[in-house]
Amino acid sequence: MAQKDTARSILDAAEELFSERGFAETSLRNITTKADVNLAAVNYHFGSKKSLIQAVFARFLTPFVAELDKALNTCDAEQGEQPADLMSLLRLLSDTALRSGADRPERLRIFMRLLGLAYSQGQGHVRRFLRVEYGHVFRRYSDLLTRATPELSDEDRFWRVHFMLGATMFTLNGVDSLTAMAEHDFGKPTTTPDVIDQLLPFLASGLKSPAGN
Amino acid sequence: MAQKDTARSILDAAEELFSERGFAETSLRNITTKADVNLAAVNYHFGSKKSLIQAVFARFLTPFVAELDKALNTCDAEQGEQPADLMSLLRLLSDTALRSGADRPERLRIFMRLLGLAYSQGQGHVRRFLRVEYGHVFRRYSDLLTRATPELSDEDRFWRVHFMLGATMFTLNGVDSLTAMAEHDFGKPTTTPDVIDQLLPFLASGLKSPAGN
DNA sequence: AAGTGTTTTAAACGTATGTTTGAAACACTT
DNA sequence: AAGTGTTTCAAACATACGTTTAAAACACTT
Repeated sequence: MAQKDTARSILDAAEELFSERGFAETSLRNITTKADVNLAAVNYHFGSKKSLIQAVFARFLTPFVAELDKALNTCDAEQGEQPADLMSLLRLLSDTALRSGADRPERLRIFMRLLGLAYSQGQGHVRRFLRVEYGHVFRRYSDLLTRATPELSDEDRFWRVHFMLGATMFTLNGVDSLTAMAEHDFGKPTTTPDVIDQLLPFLASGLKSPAGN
Repeated sequence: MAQKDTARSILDAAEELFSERGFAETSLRNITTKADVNLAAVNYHFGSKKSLIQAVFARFLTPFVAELDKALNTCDAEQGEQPADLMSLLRLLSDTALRSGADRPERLRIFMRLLGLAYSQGQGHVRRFLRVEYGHVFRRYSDLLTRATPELSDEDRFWRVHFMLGATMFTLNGVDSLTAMAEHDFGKPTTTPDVIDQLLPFLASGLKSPAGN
């Protein structure tokens, strides 16, 4: 019980602080102070700062990937031979992601910030960790995407999928600043699901855009 | 002469190291070692690490923004009342960016990585610096974008422009890894201009995508 | 060649970091 | 209640950082 509480407090504090200030800019002292635990607790429970970072990712990603895997199973079972269409696939992913942080709605935003940081900051160990640990599910999803866009060459699809990834990462990364700007400029409040509703058609149009010119 | 050489060496080394490892992860000792100058030279020539970071941005951005401003002038003069179309505007921006690092072609990639880092890492002072120093030109470009997409509501355009920004940033940010992957998977080599040729139609399609669903 | 302002150098300063330590506090079985 | 394994704690450790200093080296005018 005590173990669980301390480790959880550390993960909570680390998740929030990392997402706000980045990994290198967040010290273990920042984390343990916010979590109200002793400094040494991090190294006791997680071994090192690196392992703590990976644990933060694992806590979000493990249930998410499990849910995504399940969703892909039922998707496969339902459809038989006929492949799922693009928009449904995108919805499947975003719904799973949104549901995965169900306890607190800002969880997805926080996690996306972490993911963006991990990729743009040095943290190569995070990339390696993610690929080794969760790669197979993302490959599965990628195969479905391929079947949903048979008209594209592999090369075109490769690039466009990365364009989509970029738009998504960047947007959800800064979704709090962006929604604040949008609310300031246009009055009406915007939630993360609202933003995703705007994003998905953009992504689908881009992916299906006529090749060449 | 000696002054110029040392300061330039520092900027060169800093630019490269920052783009590879991030700002916080790059120490002044890393930089001065690579530049083969004394540690104190950074504080002597630039005052502080923060100012050095800003100087790295300024060295790329000042000529770029000047060229963009010029390009926008001739663009305005040519067209009179009739607004430039979307694809031309995108081309104008990418051409200016590509030409701006003409001395070395990988310069744009490096700079894009820096920009991405500055936004996803804490570096709020960089954001402030960029807005104060170069904001007006970007506002000018943004106005042209608005006139090129009169069918969009301000709100839709706001979001989609940010989607475009994200796709662009992410792509050019990691363009070296991506081109390496593409070359490995598809054989033929891909240059940054090639990637941009793929990217622009994607962006245009996304921005013009039918609203709603 | 002397003098003057600029640039470089080696060394040190103060501070902050991640990690380790050994004892104290705790929980839980016997 | 004693004993045992786990968890917490304050303190210290070693290291790395950005920055400052004061003297040396340099460039350039007079």
